[in-house]
Amino acid sequence: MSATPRPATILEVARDAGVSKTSVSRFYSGERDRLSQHMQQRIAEAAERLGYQPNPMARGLKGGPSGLVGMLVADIRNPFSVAVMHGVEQACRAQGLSLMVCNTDNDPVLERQHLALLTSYRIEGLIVNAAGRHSEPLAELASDGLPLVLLDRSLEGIAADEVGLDNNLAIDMALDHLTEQGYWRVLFVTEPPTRASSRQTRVARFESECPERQLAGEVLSLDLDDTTSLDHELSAFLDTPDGPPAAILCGNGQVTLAVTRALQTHRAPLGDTGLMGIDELDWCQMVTPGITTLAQPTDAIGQAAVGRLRDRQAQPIAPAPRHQRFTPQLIPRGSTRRAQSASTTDETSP
Amino acid sequence: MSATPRPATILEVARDAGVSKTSVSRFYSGERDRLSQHMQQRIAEAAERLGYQPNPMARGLKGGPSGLVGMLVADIRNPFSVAVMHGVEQACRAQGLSLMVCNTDNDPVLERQHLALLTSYRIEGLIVNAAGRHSEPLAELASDGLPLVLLDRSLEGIAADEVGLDNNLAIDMALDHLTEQGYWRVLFVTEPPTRASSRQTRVARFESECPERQLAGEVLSLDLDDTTSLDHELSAFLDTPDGPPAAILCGNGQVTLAVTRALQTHRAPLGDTGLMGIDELDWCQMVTPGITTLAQPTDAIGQAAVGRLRDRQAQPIAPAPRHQRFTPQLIPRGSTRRAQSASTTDETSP
DNA sequence: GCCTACTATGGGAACGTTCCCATTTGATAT
DNA sequence: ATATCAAATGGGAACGTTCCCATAGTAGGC
Repeated sequence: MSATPRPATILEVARDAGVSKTSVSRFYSGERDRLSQHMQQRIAEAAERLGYQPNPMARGLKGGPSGLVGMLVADIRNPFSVAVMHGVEQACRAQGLSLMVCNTDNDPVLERQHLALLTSYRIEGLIVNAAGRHSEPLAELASDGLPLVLLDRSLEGIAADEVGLDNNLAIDMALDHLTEQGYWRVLFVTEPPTRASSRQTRVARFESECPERQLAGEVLSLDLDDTTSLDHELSAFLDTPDGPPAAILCGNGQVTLAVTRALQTHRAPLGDTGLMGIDELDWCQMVTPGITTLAQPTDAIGQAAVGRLRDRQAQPIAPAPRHQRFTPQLIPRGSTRRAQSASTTDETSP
Repeated sequence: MSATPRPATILEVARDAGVSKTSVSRFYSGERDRLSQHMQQRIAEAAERLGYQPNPMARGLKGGPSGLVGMLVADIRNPFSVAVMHGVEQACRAQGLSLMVCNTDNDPVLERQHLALLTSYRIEGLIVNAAGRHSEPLAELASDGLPLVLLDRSLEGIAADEVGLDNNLAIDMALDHLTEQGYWRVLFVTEPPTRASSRQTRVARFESECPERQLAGEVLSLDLDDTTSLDHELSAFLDTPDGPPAAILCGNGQVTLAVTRALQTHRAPLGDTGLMGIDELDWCQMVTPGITTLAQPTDAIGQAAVGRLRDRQAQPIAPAPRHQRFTPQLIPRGSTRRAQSASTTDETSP
């Protein structure tokens, strides 16, 4: 009911404290050491009295540091993205930065819009899980000197820091594990790799490594909404009369979900048919006999992204782009255990 | 490498178009109809040429509408929250509003901080999935006239619009279903209800409805991180020698996850022991024999929240708070089917 | 005792908008 | 013709900061 009591301004604080607005401004802009002890106290008291809070609008207008970091997420419903975002948040908090997150829903148009919004709020850095494989506006921002970190993807024509999984290593680990367990035919299922560089890397490594290991590799790339053709393709792969034991490797969590669903309608018992996924998910340990996964260190990835941002902000002249690749953790479960398909639950990682 | 080309200002556009800045301002503030056709075209052309984009900082400074909506999420890792958020996003987009999301991680201190950030950016409305059961700063904002919508929770001492599940109906539907399936002992597992009103409502309804239906109800409230005592309590409930068939009802998705895990280490076959959860999750259909859930219409809830916000913005004088309660959808699966525990997969809802 | 230098402060001009209040023009009513 | 009014436009003062450039004092060096 009360009429909005206009928040106190710097001028009012100054008046109340009997000092100049410049001093108050200094007090709030991290230049406190230039102020006498006495002055600092007066200002602090006045500000307290009036409930003063600096207005970031006015601040941003003049061009001071905004303390804002932007983040663009391609798909907020992907648990991996959320997990990384959580790491980013924590790191920002620790650094005293505020985070503004936008979801692009894998839509370049939305990406462009959100980008405009974020830049108009004078963000000091941007963490991007991009929607496509190149982005004109992003390239522009990067060349304008905005600290930029690419998450889990690289972008054509942009030389920015990159943070993500070591995709080659991940594929190697997966194939090592699968062959150790005695699977010699592997189907790699992925969402369309043209839309994300990390997918492309994984596919490429898979294709080059299978021959090395003398296992029969096959790649299936499709849109996950298209359950019919997933079903169809899986049948084709599994119903091969009698080849060597076969396994399916899923390129990310969403794929693992879709494939697991499909396998269930197929009534193909897990373990007998091998199943392994990149990305650890809540439920992987609960689908009997447990689904083997490669877990990404999501928190670390998020924190590293903010770290890169800080590095760049600290450097007056932009350093060479740095790529930071993380090692996944293998969590073996029943879905890649052939012999004793009897055992029910799993052994979670130590 | 190029020196940041300072974005064009309204003044430059005005000069380029040979008109006054006021006219350009009008062009961008939704007062185009006050401008002649000719003028509109000149401005549009000049703006295009210069790549002009209004600076929201400057705008916000003077006090114009910001087109910004804030959202406070208590736990970004809860899929329910994310799903609702997705609905909110879509609705905002449709309305031409920008959304700024902050995660409070259930921490009132963080909530306070983010609130300060959001208000300092002059948001026009706030959608809150609050961290606690009362909030001084939120109450203040509400009484200052900021359009406020409470998501899935109500807050003591705040008369704001509320949007969420019809919790009473949900409990009734759950109990109806369970009794129909022949379970006559039910354990309701919930996270601490003191921290969220919706949990409290559910518990209260559960406690009042069980006697009505002559079934033996019991409430277990605990912190989900405490797996030991969950295990312990579940044992106590299930190992009762020979009472009537027993079922567990989970208060939300996180609980369903924890309980399902616990039941698996217990090796209690689902269906035999009934299991039912509020909130539909990706994996519920995949844990054999499928977990029965009450799905919340998350998209609709998110969209409704934005709708309420708009209503309030439209009204010059604040209307009476309106509560909007949604009906859950029952998705029956094997975990609440007693007789034929043989069947493997589920029948997903039509 | 004077010049230099440095510290602690303050005054005013930006920053890019919006909004109030003119001013100009042409039309309509008397 | 003159008064009245609306429609179309423009000029300038805010909005709350930061930052550049003074201006006082206070030491130190010769």
